[in-house]
Amino acid sequence: MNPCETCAVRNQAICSALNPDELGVLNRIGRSLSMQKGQSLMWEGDQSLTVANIISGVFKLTSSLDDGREQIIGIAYPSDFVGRPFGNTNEYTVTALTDAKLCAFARADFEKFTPQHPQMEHKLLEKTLDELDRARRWMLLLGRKTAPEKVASFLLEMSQKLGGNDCSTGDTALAAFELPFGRQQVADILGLTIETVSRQMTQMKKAGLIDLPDRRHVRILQPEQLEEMSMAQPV
Amino acid sequence: MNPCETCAVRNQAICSALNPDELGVLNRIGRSLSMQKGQSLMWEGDQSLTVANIISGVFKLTSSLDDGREQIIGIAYPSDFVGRPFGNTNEYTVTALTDAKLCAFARADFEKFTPQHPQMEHKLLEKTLDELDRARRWMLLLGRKTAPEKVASFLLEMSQKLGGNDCSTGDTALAAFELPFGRQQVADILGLTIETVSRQMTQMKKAGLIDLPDRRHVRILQPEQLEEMSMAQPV
DNA sequence: CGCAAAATTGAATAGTCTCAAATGTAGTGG
DNA sequence: CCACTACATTTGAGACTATTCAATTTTGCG
Repeated sequence: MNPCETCAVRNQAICSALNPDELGVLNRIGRSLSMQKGQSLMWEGDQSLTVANIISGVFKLTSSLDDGREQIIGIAYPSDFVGRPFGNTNEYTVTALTDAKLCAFARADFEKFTPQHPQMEHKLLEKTLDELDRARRWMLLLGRKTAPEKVASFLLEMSQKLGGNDCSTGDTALAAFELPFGRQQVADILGLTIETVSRQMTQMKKAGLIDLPDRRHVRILQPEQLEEMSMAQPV
Repeated sequence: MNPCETCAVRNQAICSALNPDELGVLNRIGRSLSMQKGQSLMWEGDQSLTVANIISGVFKLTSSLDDGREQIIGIAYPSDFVGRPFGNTNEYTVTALTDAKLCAFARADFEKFTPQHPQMEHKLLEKTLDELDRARRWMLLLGRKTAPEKVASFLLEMSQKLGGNDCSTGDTALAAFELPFGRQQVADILGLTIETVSRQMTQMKKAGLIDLPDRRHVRILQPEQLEEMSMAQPV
């Protein structure tokens, strides 16, 4: 049986554009890949040899300067596509933040498959356009927001991406979620130092905007005030 | 005669993937559009109704906060594609920095044309992937570089993009170019204030790294030292 | 329980911003 | 051609935010 049929991201990943027959062909050139927390799939500057769909786990995309300063320039979740098709070099490092599973392809194979399956390429285009919008929105944050605004924006984005509602109180939605990032990584996402992130978060806790049950968990108590603090655009 | 045949970006824009017949069809749904310096083609938050190829001129893509803080999140040159296909809203404002010419399409028409022309969609995908890489590289600059590093990086990028060599001296390549940006716009690209940009540039001039014949012109005198100052990755 | 790593807290510093003023530039009409 | 205006840029001084460096506390794990 084709393992794609039971794939957790069957309906979200770019392969959702394929019919069962096509999926069979794709499956023959792909291979399943398990990664451990902390492992890197590819490195900035390397030749682009592999592309992949994320089946489970969270990845960070990073770029760094010689002296070690690092910026997280993207976060990839299940059903996202990583790697650089149609280009020779990886412009960033891709690292697993949790244990993870991928569906990986040799770039050459992928690029041979793709021209015969324009619907899949279309899916990839849509995903890439979404990513571009997201990256550009983040540029506004990096270039123009203050530290409290950055942290508030980050927590809201995370709550939207990761947050199931915690309705234990029966109250209005209070998003609670587990961060897949340590403080240093949050700092690398926001273009701040770990100390500044820590200070902002404890201040928000003291102000009653959020709760921090432990260092990996966040609960948003005052979403409206957090929204206001984030300077989010009313879309 | 189909005006596409004499189009200045015929071989670089996404329509370069089309044969003359297909181009005729595309030409029928597109219309030529002239814009003046300062005019905006679309606004952040608006419905996405138009997409376009840039024929001539330079555009800025911007996003701003309520209080007026603005970030330039992209720059578009001739042969680039602007607008948001396959999505409902424009995530940013597109404004002409110079007088400009476009080849514009109603998004609906464009999206009807596209499925029958996967080679063109492929071109668009390649362009979008390039843009994404560029945006992410810029995120490293915005999040982690200092003011002098930012300005040096910017000047080098501009010299690469706009600079013909000025070989009047017969010497090694000294790139000279005209900035399509005022100082405030440079600040909006780099996530700095106009004053900081100004100070950095005069300092670089005093240090002999660059020359500033007038406020729109730059000549790079010491490319290696500028490179060093920019903390560019040795690719 | 004890250790190493992660996170927090504190104090001092540096870098960038803010506000204000001065200078330079391009364009206009006399 | 020049004076005048409006605007862009530069320069300066001071304030403030975020960083740096150092020390302490907390956390997770063997």
